[in-house]
Order: sequence, then structure tokens, then C-alpha cells
Amino acid sequence: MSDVSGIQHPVQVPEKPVLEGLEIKWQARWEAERTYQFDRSRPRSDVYAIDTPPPTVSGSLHVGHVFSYTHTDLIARFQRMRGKAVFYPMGWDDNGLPTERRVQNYYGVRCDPSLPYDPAFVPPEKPAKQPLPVSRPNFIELCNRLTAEDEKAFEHLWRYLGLSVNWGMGYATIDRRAQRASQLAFVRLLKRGLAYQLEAPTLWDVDFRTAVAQAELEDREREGAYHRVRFDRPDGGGIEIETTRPELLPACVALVAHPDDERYRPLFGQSVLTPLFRSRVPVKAHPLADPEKGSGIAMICTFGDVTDVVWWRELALPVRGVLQPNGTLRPVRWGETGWESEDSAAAQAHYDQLAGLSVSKARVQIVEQLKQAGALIGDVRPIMHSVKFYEKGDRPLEIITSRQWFIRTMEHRDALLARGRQLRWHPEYMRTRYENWVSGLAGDWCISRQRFFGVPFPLWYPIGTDGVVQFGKPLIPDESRLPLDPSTEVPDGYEAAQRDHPGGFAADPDIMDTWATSSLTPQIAGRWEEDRDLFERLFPFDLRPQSHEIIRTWLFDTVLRSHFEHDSLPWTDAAISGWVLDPDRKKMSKSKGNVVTPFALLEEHGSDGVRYWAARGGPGVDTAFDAGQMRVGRRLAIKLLNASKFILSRTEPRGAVTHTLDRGMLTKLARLVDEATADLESYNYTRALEHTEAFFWFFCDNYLELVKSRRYGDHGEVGAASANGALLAALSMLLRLFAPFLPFVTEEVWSWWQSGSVHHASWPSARELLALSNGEDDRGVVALDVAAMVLGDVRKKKSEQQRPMKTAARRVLVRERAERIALIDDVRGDLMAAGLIERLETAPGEYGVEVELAEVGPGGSAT
RNA sequence: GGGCGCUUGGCUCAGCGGUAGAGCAUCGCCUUCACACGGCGGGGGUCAGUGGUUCGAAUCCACUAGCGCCCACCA
Repeated sequence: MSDVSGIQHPVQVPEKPVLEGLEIKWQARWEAERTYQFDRSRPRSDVYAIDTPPPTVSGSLHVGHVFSYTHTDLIARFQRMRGKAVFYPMGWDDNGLPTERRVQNYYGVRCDPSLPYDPAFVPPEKPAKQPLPVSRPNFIELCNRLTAEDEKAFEHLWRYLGLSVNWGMGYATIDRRAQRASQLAFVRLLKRGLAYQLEAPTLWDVDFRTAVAQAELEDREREGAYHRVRFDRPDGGGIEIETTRPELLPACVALVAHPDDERYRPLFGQSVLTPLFRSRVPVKAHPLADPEKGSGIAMICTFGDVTDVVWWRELALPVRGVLQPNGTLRPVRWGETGWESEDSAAAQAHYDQLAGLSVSKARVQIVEQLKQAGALIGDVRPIMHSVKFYEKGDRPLEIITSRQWFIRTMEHRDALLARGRQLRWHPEYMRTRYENWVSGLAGDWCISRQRFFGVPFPLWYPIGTDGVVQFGKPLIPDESRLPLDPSTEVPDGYEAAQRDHPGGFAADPDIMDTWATSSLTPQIAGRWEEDRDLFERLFPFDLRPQSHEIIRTWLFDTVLRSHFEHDSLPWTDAAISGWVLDPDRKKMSKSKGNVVTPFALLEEHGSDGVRYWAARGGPGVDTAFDAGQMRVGRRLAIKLLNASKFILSRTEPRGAVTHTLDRGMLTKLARLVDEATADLESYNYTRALEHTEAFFWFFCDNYLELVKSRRYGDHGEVGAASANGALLAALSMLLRLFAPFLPFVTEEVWSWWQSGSVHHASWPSARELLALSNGEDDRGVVALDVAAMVLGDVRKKKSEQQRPMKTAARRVLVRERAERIALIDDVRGDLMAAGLIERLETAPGEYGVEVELAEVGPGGSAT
């Protein structure tokens, strides 16, 4: 390697080097010179492919993004310097609900799919109080418009932070390529029977009016209340149940108790009458019923919670659904099939007071009715209990029967667990989260959503001559037609005029869950089925970086899709980053109002300073937001400028590294290189930085001071040549070791004396150093350490005596073990110069230093 | 209820079987010719608790407590 100590052009060091402006200067240069462009001509074995997380484009990036994206960039830069062609695209997740919501608020509009497209539509200057209804195509235009603006702002921040992304290789989860991949992958699953549709109870958000998946649930503690309600037994007796959802009483289809519960065993197989509605419902036995809860017997409604669904399915009960998609109780005609009652007129009268009410209002109403009927026993007892919410929703989820699309997961659980074991996790223990999730899967993955801004299902259904839509016979387009929107395009063999007419066709009205697209990021970024040559150079990818809370969604879903489509893992390694915590140890998030604007941070501490802080947060470790660490990083970058300026201030004479001290320093550095390389290979970037930094400060505080006088020629030509050779070699190495962490300052210093970018320089190897110093020098290592120790003790003496460091030491006596005394003689000149030692004596013994300082001169100043 | 992780000086963390470490903060000294956006040096911890394994434990094992996260069928 010619660049170990070679100078590639006349050295140009600024008079007073500063960090200010380096971000602007170098990001422009990197863009102009396409420094980080992906070389797609390289074979798979030379490629390092990263499945970058596409950030959600629904507002602004926060410091947590800066944190975790820096981690990925460290790895990308390391791999690039190791000679890999690094595939590092940036996607944007602009598909889905967050964007819809943001567009609604930003422009003050609401999507009304029944309206026709208005090509002349212009959004209001300021959002109106009443949302303006717009057509679906107009709404989608606004989504695209707003996300484009956000994406520009995001790219600006990433460039300023110094992410070495392949700009131009990106994608957006709503763009044509993502739509095609989503639809293509779905159609293939459908043809293989791995996707299916089903009319079934589904978790439903009544505000968003859409189905949601198990992975999008979260529990929240809410106030609720137990209501003790009396059912009548045919023999005239009563039976009391407790419920938190009395409004679902009309939807009650059975009571259930534990099979071993002696209290209720005699009732199994009999039936009882619901209060108010006088419906006859059976009493059933099921092991999930908990004798300890409430009265030990529960009512089963269709559907109050997921346990109801289990009971309904396993006990083969009928459906008596009362909730409609908007969260109100629907009109019901009592006496019809499925709605039998002993007294239909009374049931109807009771129910009519509930129909049309929201769940919460219906609850208040029915409690009143139960009281009047004498069926409510005792007082209502308030409790706190956890309730399932859609993670983005504000009202509890309901369970509503509807037709939805699913991808099979349950019957592939074992294979998916095996995939999880095949994957290399960083840190290793994150694998457990995946295993917990896969083992706990409760149902297949519901991928359909009743929303607007997303990837449509590319399907139509024939309409019978009777006008009934035949959902069981989907019309699947040829793959060559994808992507398509079935609401505007027409299935083969039909005319546009036949849309929504008997004998014609109907489009599938739904869009896909956003994860149904995000789970294909390797395929989308890698241009699967579009650019076969590229895809084969990338897939399976090397790295999926992501945070731990979306292991159950993004990571799992991606593994699933790849397992089905490619019978492979999507990547070999997953690096899981932690969260950024505020000083109260809470996750930083917008809703808590504790988010720091990332751009202001970068401007205040410098991108290198912020990256340093991020790099100190190890893989998977939640890390406190700490401006102090950013200042430390900034100080390190400044030190690098100044130490480099010093080293480059004199480059001649320059020659073979022969001096013990220099050989010792290079040997230490060679050992550091081996360590740091191994650490980075195993994604332990934090340790690599820590060790590099520790070496660098030792190097500045001790080696530079020890070598200073000799490199100026005070001890002859040969010694100076050795010093300068070693200094330049060390600088080259250190710049390259720091380059992934501090890309701006290292590039700046590199440019003072080297050609090309440090980010394409080869990653340092111990071998190139040892070639220069003619092999390892263990003696030199010890000599350097001893010299540093003695120098430290001399300084300590001066400090203790409150004397300036420039105070001379008349006499220094070093006691040291006999075999080390010879080493001291090897570095005697350097040590005496650095410590301003006038007479250096040695004596055998346990290590110890005696220092005799010069007198304080006249007037108190030291001489 | 199950699982995972964490608990080390005032703060943020490293160490993970061999006599307690770093940075920040603090205190003292020094305007030293690369660096005052600085340098040098000092003080400060019975490594959450209890028990065990070991010649030896912050480091391994068990239990306990606190914090965080994930999961769970939450009448």
C-alpha cells in the first residue's frame, strides 16, 4: 500500500483548521463525485447489500432516527472501505394511514370515494374548520404532493448527517415499483393458496373504519365496570353473570363456564333466557372459562373480545352481530331467523332504544333498561382493565365480521421459527422476541384495509345476473398488467360499462396493509422481477438494520414473504438498534413533547459530534440523549484536526522506521487495527470506536510529546526520518480507522495530503503497518509504555508542586526491573526532551520515580 | 401471568473468572512553540441485595428487589 506513509500531493494545511462548514463542503463533493455510488457490475461476493428501513414520511425525523441510521452508516462505510460494493438505498414509507392523517390535517380535506375526480382542484390556502370532501384520486394527489416535500427535507438531513446512501437507488412504498412488487407477490401467494379471503370476525377500528392486524394492537389500561346481570332459568330460577360490556347483551349467543365447575355443571346442555330480549341461549362448558373471574360464568357475545371469538369458533355458535363498521348498533328485526325471542315485541321495543347509538351511549342506555327490568344486580363496580387498541387509534377495537384477505402464517410457524434460528441477530438475545412472537401467533395475517392511500388489491369479482358479487371467484389479472388499479382498469373479457352491473364485474374495494408492502423492501429495492441481473447480485441481502419494537411486524413479515417467494431468508444478519431515551429514561417521542430537532443538533455539535454520540450506543442498547457526548465527539474531531496539522507540519526527512519508540507505537497501532476490524465485523462498532479513541488520546498525550524533539532533528537525521515515517503512517491509519465514525473531519484531513476520498481508501491492516516497521516490536511496546509512565510521573510532580510544565527537572531517578532498564536507555533521548529532564538516572528495583525540579527563579517564575 | 434486558463513582457507560475502568461533572495547576473549541494532574465506587460454585466473582449459578421492553384468552 503506497499510501501508508506516502504523500500524494503537496501538503496543504489550513493556518487554523476548523470543523465549521465541513458538512456543506464535503456533502457537495461526495455528491458531485458520486463517492457512494453502487457499482452494479460487481459479483454477489463483492457486494454488501443493506435493506435500509424506509422512514415514515409523515412529518419530521427525530433524534432517534439520527441515532439508528448512523449505526447503519458506520457498517456501510466499514464495508465499503473493505472493498465491498455497498448497496445502501434509502426508501420512503409514504404509504398508509400516517400519510392520510397528515394530509387530512395539513390541507383540511377528507376523502370521499363517491366524488368524481376534479382535475382543477386546488387545496385551500389554509385548512378550513370543516374538512373539505375530495375525491379519492384528488386525495391521492395531495398525498403524493405532501410526501414529495417531506422526502426532500429528509434527504437534506441525511446528507448533512453524512449517510453514505446510494441516492437515486431509492424507492417509496407508494411508488409504481412498490405497487408492482406488492401486487405481484400477492397474486403469486393467491395462486399458491397461501393467501385467501374469508368472511370472519376481524379486529376493527371504528374511527378509521378498517380492519387491523394482530401486530398493530396494543393494550391500554382503561376504566371499565363490572355489571352483574341476571339471566332467567326455565325452571324459574336465575343465574348471574358479570360483564364489562352490557351493551352487547342483544348479541349474546351462549353462556359458558368451566367444565369442572360444580356450580354450573348441572346447567350444561340447558338453556337460559337473556334479560330484556328474552332470547334462549345455551349454557356451554369450555376450559377457557375461569371459575375465579366474576361469577365464574360468562356470556358469549358476537363479539365482545377475542375470547368470544375462540368460544364462538370452538363451540360452533351462531353469529348475532349488532355492531356496524362505524361503531354504532345496527337496526335489527327481532323475530327473524337468528334473532328469535320469546317475546319479539318486547325485545324490539328494548332494542329500538339502542339501535343507532354508539357503544358507549348504548351502554348507558342498556344499564338504565336493565335496572328498570330488575335484571341488574347490585351496583356497577368500576375497575381498571386493559383493552385492545389499534396502535394509532383512539377508541377501543371492536370485532366485526367482514370479508378480508389473509396470508397464511399459522401452519408455517415451525418453518418460520427455523428461519429465525438461521438468521444472525445482533445482539443475539433479540432472537427471543421473534420466537415469542411467532410462537404466540393467534391467527393468519389480515392484510386488507378499508382505506384509500395504499396499494389496491389487483382483483375484480364477477357479478351474477342476480346482482350478487361472487367473491369466491376472483378475476386475477395477468402478471404483465401489474401494477393496476381495479377501480379504473377493467378485467380481461369485460367492458368498462359492465362495472358494477349484473352480469358484469366489481373491483375489490380494499387496499393492502402497509406492512404487506414494507415486507417486500428487499424485493422492491432490489428490483425483483424487473432487473434480474441486479437482483441476483443483491439477494439475499446482507443486513437488515431496524429497531426492536417492529420485530413482530417488519422483520417477521419480511422473513415470511421471503420464505414463501424465495424459500430463503431475506438477509443473513439483522442488527437491532435501541431507542433514544430522554433523561427520564422514557422513550423519546413526539407525543411526549421531548423531541429535539435533529437539524439544530447537527448544527450545534457538528455531524461528526452527533455521530460520535450515536456510535457510543451499542447494538440493541437503549441510549440516553446526551449532548455532553456530542461535545466529546466534537472535541475529538477538533483534536484530529490539530494533531494532523502538527504531524503534517514537517514531513522531511522521512525514512525507515527504526527507532524503538516508533516501532513500539506502530506495533500497538497494528494490534488496535486487528481488534477494531474484528469488532466491526461482528457489528460491535461501539467497541471499535472506544479502542481507537483510547489509542488516539494516548498517541497525542504521550507519543507525540515524546517524539516531538526528535522529529525536529534534535537527535540526528536517522531518528528524525524514523519519527516522520512513523507519524505519517500512524496518521494514515488513524484517519481510516475513524473514517466510518467521523466522515467529515477525516475526509478533510485526508484531502490535505492524499488524493481521492478516505472513504474509498482501503481499510487498514496490521500487515501494512508491520511491513513498515519491519515486524512487531514487543520491546518497543514496553519501552513506549514505560516512557509514557515516567513522563506522567514527571508531569505529576510538576503538577503537585504547582509548577508550570515547562519547568526543567534537574534530576530524575527511575527505578525499574533490571530487564526494563535497557529499554529506558533506548528511548532516553525522547524521554529527556519531553520531560525537560536534565539528568536521567536509572536503578534496579520496583518501579518508582524520584523527581528533582529546578529552583523557582527570581520573581517566582520557574526556569 | 410468561419471557427478555438492565441495575458498576454525582451523570452516561465499558469491563463479564485473577488486586475496580473511561468520558462528562468536580477540584487543583498550567496562556508549553499542533490544539484555551486547549493541556497536565488529583479526589471520588464494600460493582442492587442474599445465598452458592471456585484457590479467587462486578464477572458463573440460584433466589429477591427495582427499572425498562416484548408477549399473553383482558368475561
